[in-house]
Formats: sequence, C-alpha cells, structure tokens
Amino acid sequence: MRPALSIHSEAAVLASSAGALGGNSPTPAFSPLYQQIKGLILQSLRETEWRPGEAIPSEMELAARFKVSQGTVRKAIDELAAENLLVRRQGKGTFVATHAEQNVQFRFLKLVPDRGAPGSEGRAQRDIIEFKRVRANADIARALALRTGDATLQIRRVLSFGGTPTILEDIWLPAVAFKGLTVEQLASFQGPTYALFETQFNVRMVRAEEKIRAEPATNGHEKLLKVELMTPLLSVERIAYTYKDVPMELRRGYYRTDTHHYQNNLS
Amino acid sequence: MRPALSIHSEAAVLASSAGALGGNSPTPAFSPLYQQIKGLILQSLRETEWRPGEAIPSEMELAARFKVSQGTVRKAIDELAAENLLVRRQGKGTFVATHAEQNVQFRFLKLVPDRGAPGSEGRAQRDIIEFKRVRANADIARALALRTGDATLQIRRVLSFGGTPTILEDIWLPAVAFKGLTVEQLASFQGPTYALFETQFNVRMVRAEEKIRAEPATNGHEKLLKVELMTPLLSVERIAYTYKDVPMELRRGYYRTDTHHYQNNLS
DNA sequence: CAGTGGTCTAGACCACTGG
DNA sequence: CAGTGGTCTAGACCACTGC
Repeated sequence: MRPALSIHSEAAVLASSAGALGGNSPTPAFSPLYQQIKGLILQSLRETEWRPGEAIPSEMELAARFKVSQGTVRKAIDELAAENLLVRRQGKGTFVATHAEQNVQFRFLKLVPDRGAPGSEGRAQRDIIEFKRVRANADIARALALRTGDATLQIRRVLSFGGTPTILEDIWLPAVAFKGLTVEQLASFQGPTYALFETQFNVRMVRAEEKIRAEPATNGHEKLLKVELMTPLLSVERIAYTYKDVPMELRRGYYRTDTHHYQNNLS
Repeated sequence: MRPALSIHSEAAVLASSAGALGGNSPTPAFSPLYQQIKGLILQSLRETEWRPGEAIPSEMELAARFKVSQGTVRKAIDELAAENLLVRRQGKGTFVATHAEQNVQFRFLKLVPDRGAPGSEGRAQRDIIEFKRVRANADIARALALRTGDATLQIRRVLSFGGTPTILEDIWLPAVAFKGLTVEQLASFQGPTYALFETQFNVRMVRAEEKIRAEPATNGHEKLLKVELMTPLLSVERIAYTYKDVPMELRRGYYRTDTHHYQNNLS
C-alpha cells in the first residue's frame, strides 16, 4: 500500500521556504509519517470535528482515511494520549479528553489537603466576588497575547473547603472568545470551570504554566481569605493554553497553605 | 520463535497467592510480555549491571537475550525512556540516564530566575553550613522509611546566585547508604549533588515528591538568606526515591522568591 | 458475537553516528 | 562502512466492552 502522504512533505515545505529566502538548508527537518498523521488529527481536534467526550473514529477507520497502516495511526494516537489530548479505552474506543471527567479535575489544581486524598473534601464552595469587563493593561495583554487596551473579562472568586476560604483567584479571559459569559452561568455551573469553557465556548485548555512565589497577604486579600495582614500566601500565576498553544486564560491565585499544600511530582 | 517467558507468569504468581489466601481471583492481572521485559531491564538497572552514563546492550542483543522480538524490547525501552530512566540516542545506543548530564540538572530544580533562561546565571555557589550525624526523629524516620533513632546524615547548605543567597536547604540521608560521605567530598565535587550520589554511593534518584507552602522566615533562616524576619519564603519539602521507590533523601528547602520563582508546567 | 484497542512478530528500509 | 535506533507495514492473535 502506498501512502497518500509524502514522508517528506513537511521537509519539502521547510526546504523550499529556506531556499526561497536564500538560506542554505540548515536542517533537513525529516518528519515521520506518524507525525504528519498526528498533525492531521490535531487539526481535526482544533476544528472540533470531534468534540470533547466524543469518540474519534477507530484506528482502522483512520488508517483507511489516511491511507496508512494501523500501526502508524496507532503511534500518532499514542503520542496524543500521552499529551492528555485523547483517552484510550480498551474495547470501547478512543475519546477526546475533557475536563468534565473526575480523574482530570486534579491535574490542574495542585493544592491538596495536608491530610486525606486530593478529592476527599467534597465539592469546593465557589463564591464569585466580582465579574467585570476591563481593558487589558500591558501585563495582562502580554500574558494573553492581546494588545494593551483590548477587552477582557475579569472574574474574582473565592474557593472554600469545609467552610474555610482557601483560594482567592483573579481570572482574565479574552472577551472576544468568551462573548456572552455571565455571572449566572459561572455561578450555577456544576463541575470544573474548564468544562464550562468546553461546552459553552468551545475552548479546551490543554496545558498551563504556573509561576509560584511566596507573598504577604495585602490589598484586601487578607480579608477575603480571613487571615492576618502579611500572612505568607502562595502566589500562583497561571497561563492556560488551548490546542495550538494559544493563551486563553490568565489566572492569579493566592493560596492559604496552613491546612493545604501545593503538591508536585518530579521525574 | 517461542518466547522463553510466559505471558502469564506474573499473573500466575498473583493468582496462586490469591488462591492460597482463599481469595476468589479478583483480577486476572494480565501482564504483557513487554512489561515483563521492562521489569527485567529494571532489575538489571537496580543491580547496576549497567551504570549511569553507560550504554545498555542494543535492542537486537536484548531481543536475543530475552528470546523476544526487537519490537517487544523496543516497547519496554520506550516506557523506561519515557520515565527518564533510559536515554535513547539514535545511531549511538541506549544509555542509563544520569544526573551528570546538563539537560537533566533542571528537572529537579524548579526555581528559575524571573529574567533569563534557567541556566543563565552560571554555576550556583554552594556553601555548606553544617554537616553532622543525627538520629532520626519521628518525622524524618517516617519520610525516609527508617525507624525513629536510626542514624542519618544531616547537611545544611546555602545556594547563592550572583552573590545573593537564594536557597537554604536541610538534607537528611540514611547513614547506612551514605557511609563515608564527608564535607570535603560534598564541597569539592563539581556538578549536581545527585551525580555525586550516583558515582560514590551507587544511589540513583529517579523521582521525587515536593510539598510546597508559604512560610515566614524564622529560626535564623532569615539571617542565612539575608532577608528580614518574617519575610515570606517558599517552603519546599522533597522526598527523593531510587529505582524501587525507596526513599533515600529528605530535603527541606527555603526559597527566596523576590528574584526567582518556582516554575511548573501542567498538562 | 462483532468491534474496539492492545500485544507480538518478522521483515524491509531509513536516519544517524563514528571509525 | 557497519552498527545503532527510528519508521512503516502486514498479519495474527489476545483482552475488553456491549449488544
């Protein structure tokens, strides 16, 4: 069976563009077939040909569609599954990952209680303190790849565990992508906020970067978290990205760490 | 070619032990061949048949040794490489991972400068403040899977970047495994501490868990880090594990986060 | 029972490294 | 050039799911 895709198609593009610019082909940039298949599947995910939670076609179907062997499709899916974009379920199929699944919830919330398992406290109480439309300052704009002055939605909320306010978060979203988001929607939605983003705005968060510092409680944060002024808090700044590495959320969190801690595993 | 290993060997063990206990075989616990191969390779790593930095036998050789196909060995090695226990180098071979490699250094040190790349500050200055033999209290013993009162080596040191003291660390090691470790050795060794552990004590750190909190500088920590009393510091408690999930190091670090931050990537 | 993902094999060929 | 890991294929069979 001859593949319909050239093994060197991407390389050809790179080489030709380098040639057009007069560059002397720095790297052949060989791209294996399965990487190209991976790219095609990724493209379908971006274009939401299959939505979060849905099954994608079987390996056999995809192999036929792309005119490659099942093993090649398999390797592409393997990588996407390793990146948590797809979830394989033996006997059932391969599914688009979603933040609505229980086991995924704690991949993005690393604050866990000192005693007991991560989810042992039941559902966190979420209180929305503020919701407003603001123009991005230079910092916010840079983080979200916007221009200074572009419209954003800002949300301030407090998460409480067992009645104790533990997390204060300020969230900024590009207004264009989240047009129509309301406080009511945010307040009434059961489940992770990122699941709401998936179903209502077709925005799927794929990865995030967090910068963590220790800072004293000030600016009224101490009142909202019910701690003394200048109490050390964990400051967590997160930028969350969608499929094509587009930043779609900036989040500044302040965590109390007297009964919880930020858990990280290195390997 | 018939495999010399039974596909169900591990399953058989589990089933028989469950049977001996009168259990009614809860899970067949099917173990694929490549997992068994992975286990055998892991065993050789533990027994240091191949030492950190050395090449392991080629895929073909291992396939012949274990009487399986190259593809099966390949899948086993794939997983070990994904876990950072092995490193593949095309055209050269597969090597036992080591902390002596440049690119590995920053997998375990997540504190990076606010400006500039992770390694841009040059080598950190390390000053050993204290080195003593102490008996483990209940906390230390639990963390290192020792008994209270067992001997440990305690090291206190300060890491400085560009002349600024930034990290204060207390390290506890089980004395039995690190017999003969001296201050001179620690002070004179160039490169990561974990690389020293590999070459001198045959202890290879494979993964670690970190619990992070925000705490005020007290107990003289403020003097060693040259900050004011009660300045918020990042408290990082790490337990590091060797191949077979044996804890071999407890480390309590206090990080200044005025010019650096703890960087974490979620996916 | 059919359909899915998961394992295993055998062989061909490619890309990369170093002598 | 030989030796290594990397890719791709084709086919057989296994484990799991749900009808």
